[in-house]
Amino acid sequence: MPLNERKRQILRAITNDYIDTAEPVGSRTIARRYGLGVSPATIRNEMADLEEDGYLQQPHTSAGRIPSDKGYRFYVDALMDPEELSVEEIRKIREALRAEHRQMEELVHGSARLLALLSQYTSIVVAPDLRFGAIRRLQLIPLDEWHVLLVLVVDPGFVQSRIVETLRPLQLHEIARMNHFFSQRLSGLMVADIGSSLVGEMRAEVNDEVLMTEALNLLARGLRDIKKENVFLDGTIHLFNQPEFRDINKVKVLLNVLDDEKMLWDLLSDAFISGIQVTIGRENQHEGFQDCSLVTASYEIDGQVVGKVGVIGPTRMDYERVVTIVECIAMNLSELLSDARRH
Amino acid sequence: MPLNERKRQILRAITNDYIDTAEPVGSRTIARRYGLGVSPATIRNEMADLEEDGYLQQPHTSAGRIPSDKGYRFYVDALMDPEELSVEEIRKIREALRAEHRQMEELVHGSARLLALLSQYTSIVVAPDLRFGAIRRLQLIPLDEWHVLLVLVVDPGFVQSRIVETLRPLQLHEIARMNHFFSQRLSGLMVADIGSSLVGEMRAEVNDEVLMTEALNLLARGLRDIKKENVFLDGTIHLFNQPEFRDINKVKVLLNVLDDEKMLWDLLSDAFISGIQVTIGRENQHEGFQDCSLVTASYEIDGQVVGKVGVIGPTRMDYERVVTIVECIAMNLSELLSDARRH
DNA sequence: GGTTAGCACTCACTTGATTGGAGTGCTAAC
DNA sequence: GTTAGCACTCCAATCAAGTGAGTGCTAACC
Repeated sequence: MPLNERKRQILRAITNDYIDTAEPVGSRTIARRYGLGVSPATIRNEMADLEEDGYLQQPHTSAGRIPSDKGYRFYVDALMDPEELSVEEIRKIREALRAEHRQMEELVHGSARLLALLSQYTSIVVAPDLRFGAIRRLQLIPLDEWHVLLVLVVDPGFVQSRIVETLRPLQLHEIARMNHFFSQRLSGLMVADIGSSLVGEMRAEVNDEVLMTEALNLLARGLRDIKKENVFLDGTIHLFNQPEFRDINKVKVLLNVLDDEKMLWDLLSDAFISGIQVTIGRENQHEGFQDCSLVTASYEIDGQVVGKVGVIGPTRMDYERVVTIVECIAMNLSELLSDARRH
Repeated sequence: MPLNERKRQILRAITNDYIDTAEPVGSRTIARRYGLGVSPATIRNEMADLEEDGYLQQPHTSAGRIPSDKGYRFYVDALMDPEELSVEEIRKIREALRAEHRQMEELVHGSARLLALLSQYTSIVVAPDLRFGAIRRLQLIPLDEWHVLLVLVVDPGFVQSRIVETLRPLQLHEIARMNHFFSQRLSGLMVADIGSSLVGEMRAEVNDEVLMTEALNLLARGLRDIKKENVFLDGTIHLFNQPEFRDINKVKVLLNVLDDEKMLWDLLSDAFISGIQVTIGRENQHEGFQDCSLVTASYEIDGQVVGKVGVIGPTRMDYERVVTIVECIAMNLSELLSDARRH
């Protein structure tokens, strides 16, 4: 049952209109507002077919039609006409992001803010997992007799630090030796790589067993709770502008999901596929998320997918606009991150 | 018009009941539920007086009474009986906070989470302004030819770092000299103190004019955008459990305020008075906040007020419980922060 | 055979009237 | 000063009728 051209036009018209107005769309409206050159009765016949095929549904008998999940899916895959951003808009996005391009955490965080602002939906950004980036610098800064600050810088400039208590008081020159050693042996590796094999190797290489034990101990404890799930959320407030969330209980369920970093995480991380992805309504398994859609794109550093940006909204989402914006931000983010690496 | 004992009892009963049920309280309810030994009619007379004096108000003629802002004020100041926390509960709070007592940012953030969890309202915590804490460490870490990481550690262990671009490529030994110099001259000062007088002094002291210029430049740019308003919010979701926010528009207004760090900031910072503070309804000037109350307490490091913790809820808030919890968390936070300083 | 006008029908939503109940204020008696 | 009794007010829930948007079906049209 491939859809003929007129059915496609009608499905497109209904979807666009519903996205716009949030009201079920009737045959008269279509005939009047979108000049298809046929009468409401004809449209009614086509609509009945589309409903039979599962693309449309009716909230109740005497109401207009709204797209089903399948309808949206077809719309997204085949019907919609993604909005083009003007050069000016693209420039603005670029500028806005570039403003904080030195501090990587803020760049990522800023992407979330910008995405929410532009899309007027809730945005979500997963920051790169620092355990899988190349260590640029790993250094201890002495604080006092019993404490050091472990500073980790991961390409292209993500910084994390932890205060670690030492097992015994350390002399400055001991810390210096550790630092020298770290910079010799760890630069370019990944945190995830600092496994037991390397540890053994390091131990063999340095003659000061005691010092090495202490060093590795510090490292282990300092790196143990490096944040691995780093999810930024922004623009939750936009949820409240959607008529589908006028019911406070729906919002509550949704916010409960959004509040839980872990849930968010497996909402997004299912596949770090490169490119743009749209998940519609029930395609999403997650409880309480079945009236929502998710538009995500991955971003990369030097061709390697490291994170995702996305937008959450009702299934009745302005896909044409959102897809474009998400794509644009992911691209810019990739560029800025890759650029930063090169300097 | 000092309230006699019976009037106080009635006001207290009405307030407690209303806090509990969110329904206007009638004379019969009071007579039945709180054994004052008088009939509803008598209570009605007293209620009429209390309304005349502004302690109570009536949503409409044929409804029960609810406390006015003035009523709540009197309740908070003179009537309520703050809940005692059990030793067990206090221990739990202490433990929960101690779990992250090394990383100060997380300690502060954790306080917000805990406060929201325990109070079941929205919590807010203002972190110390790093510009006014004693510098424990200020150090540059070389990243590459053109970039260094400026790491700032402020007592008792707040860490911030910024990547700064250098004006010219720096040699490692130059950075080492800068670091030596920083640690000699800046330890114990406040960021806010690094003003022009000190700069002049430093310049005079070191003979390498070029290097110093570079160093001060780095410092200036790195410290310029140290976060000064650092506000943590948690438990916004609890707002939705309050019947007064069943109307989506009220929530929207409120969330708009809470979303704006700056607004939050001047909501709290009006006075860094030590001790607990309760702001009720219209006592709060802030637009859209006039149906809310705010219970805050300041916390200290070594006797010096550095920040605030607080709870936001409807004026119909469970003051007896909230006051106790806020107080307890502020106290524990103070202790942990001061402790950390001592080690 | 596809298209369309016409028409009966469905169903949510609005409006207005009715009712029940919770609560009050007032008065008169205790 | 306290209380029982009573008339009164007003909200909230319920119901019936009317309205209007939209449909499906049929029969006529091109």
